[in-house]
Amino acid sequence: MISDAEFLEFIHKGHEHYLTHLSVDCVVFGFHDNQLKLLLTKVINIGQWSLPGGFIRKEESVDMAAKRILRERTGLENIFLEQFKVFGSVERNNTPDTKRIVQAIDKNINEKNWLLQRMVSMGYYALVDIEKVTPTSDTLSEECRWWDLTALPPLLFDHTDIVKDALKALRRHLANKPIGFNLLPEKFTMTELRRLYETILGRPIDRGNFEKKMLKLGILERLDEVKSNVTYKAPFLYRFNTAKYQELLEADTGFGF
Amino acid sequence: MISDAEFLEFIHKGHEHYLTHLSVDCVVFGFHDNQLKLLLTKVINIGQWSLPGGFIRKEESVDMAAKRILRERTGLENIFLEQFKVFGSVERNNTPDTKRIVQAIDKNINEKNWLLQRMVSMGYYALVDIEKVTPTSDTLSEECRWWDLTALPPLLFDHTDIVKDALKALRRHLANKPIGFNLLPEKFTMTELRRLYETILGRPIDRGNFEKKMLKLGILERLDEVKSNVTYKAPFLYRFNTAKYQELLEADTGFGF
DNA sequence: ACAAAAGTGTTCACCTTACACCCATGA
DNA sequence: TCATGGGTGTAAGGTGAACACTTTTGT
Repeated sequence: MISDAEFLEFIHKGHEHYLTHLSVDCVVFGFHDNQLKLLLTKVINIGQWSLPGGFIRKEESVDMAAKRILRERTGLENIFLEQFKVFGSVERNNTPDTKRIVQAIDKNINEKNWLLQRMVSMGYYALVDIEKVTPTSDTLSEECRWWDLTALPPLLFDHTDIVKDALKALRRHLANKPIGFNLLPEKFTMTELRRLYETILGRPIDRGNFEKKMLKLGILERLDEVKSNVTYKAPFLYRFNTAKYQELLEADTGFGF
Repeated sequence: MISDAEFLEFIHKGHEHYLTHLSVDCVVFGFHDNQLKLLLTKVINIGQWSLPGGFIRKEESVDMAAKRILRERTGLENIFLEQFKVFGSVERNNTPDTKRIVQAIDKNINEKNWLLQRMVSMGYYALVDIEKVTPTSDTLSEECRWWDLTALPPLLFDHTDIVKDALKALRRHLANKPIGFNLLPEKFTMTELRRLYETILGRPIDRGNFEKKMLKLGILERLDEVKSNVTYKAPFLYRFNTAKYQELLEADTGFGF
């Protein structure tokens, strides 16, 4: 969270550094305990929860802005990030909340202030390893933490819709491209990978068939190690073969579940 | 094409009516003679060809803006239109062309003029029946006509890349959803539909297998009529069953070729 | 009769799906 | 030894690709 003086500067001079009418909202998925988590920030002055978001600096591309915003919230570089939809309805941020956020600092704020304008938002979604993330608040938020995807609080503006669309996009993506590289630790068991798929798709997947399919893709390397301290047969550990993974990401060959 | 006075008004007052830093570019595919065509507009003052595009009025959504722009260029309502990507690099419209377009009218134009700013463009693609279109120029163009997709002229800014990405998105879409509703006349033969698919995908498709697959989708109705005046066996005519077509569009079940 | 393209059927390879069987481990 | 989950195999059904055969029409 920033000081009042800094926030005033941001309100009144922000339009000199950022593109007006444009924002970026990030749907950040994390995976833990066989559950999908979502990273949310609590908006200052109104206490409403929202997607981590931000604006686009005049000297950075939209993709770079999304990466920066995510880096600032999570501490992570090289995040898997995908622009999935534009949210451009007229009324999406025309709510009392918009004014309340800035009026808490400056009651006489001009109606033409850039922060009170209509915002067209670029929706991005990201997949991260929850263990590697240090949730950090930003300029406009006083708290940043993980929420269970199945028990989200009411969200700012149309952010609930954005989350729904992001999940759809994620599932569509999962059916066509390998995913998991960013949500799991470096070494993992086949079951851990399968649980991830089951959680994202919301349905069980046959164990044997999943294993065969994943192995045939050729993006996994079986290690000599096995997971220890388990009360059952020790499973092999795998890791992604980054080179082949990239190949498959770029190819347009789908594989469906 | 508009008068100099109108253009001056647009240059100097446009930012009051349109969202700054935002534009819409439309990749309009048409189908004729087993070839994909692209609708292009010739930019005033510089003679460069470009995608039909425009800006977003403050009182319309981004989707509505795209529809309006397309309606103005083609005369068509209810066009199949899909937002496929955002083009947001810093330098994409930072070229001498940008200045030349406006300086032809006003040599002393302010560098901070909204038209000279960095533009983030929302890429849309559309599929239309070429017979129903009346290409019409707009504010910033002096000509509007169809081009053969395989022989495009050099295009403004990054528009060549936008076209490439649109074609990729179209092919991806074609593999997952029924398409054709908007590119063919109401009644068509199975071969006409197949030619459309072959043209978009850029490769031949087995006749028998295509027919079986399309019919199994259940979105086609075979009519009692046949095509006449052909020098071979008269083929059946089909039309789309709009209701089932919509169902399939909304379902997430893919069908791949 | 012939050329051309429609309409239809058959075969084969492959993939998905469901499910079964045995194995290794710690309690 | 038993419960638990890992590793692997197999049979059934479906799908796509390739291709062949017959039909219809105008010339």
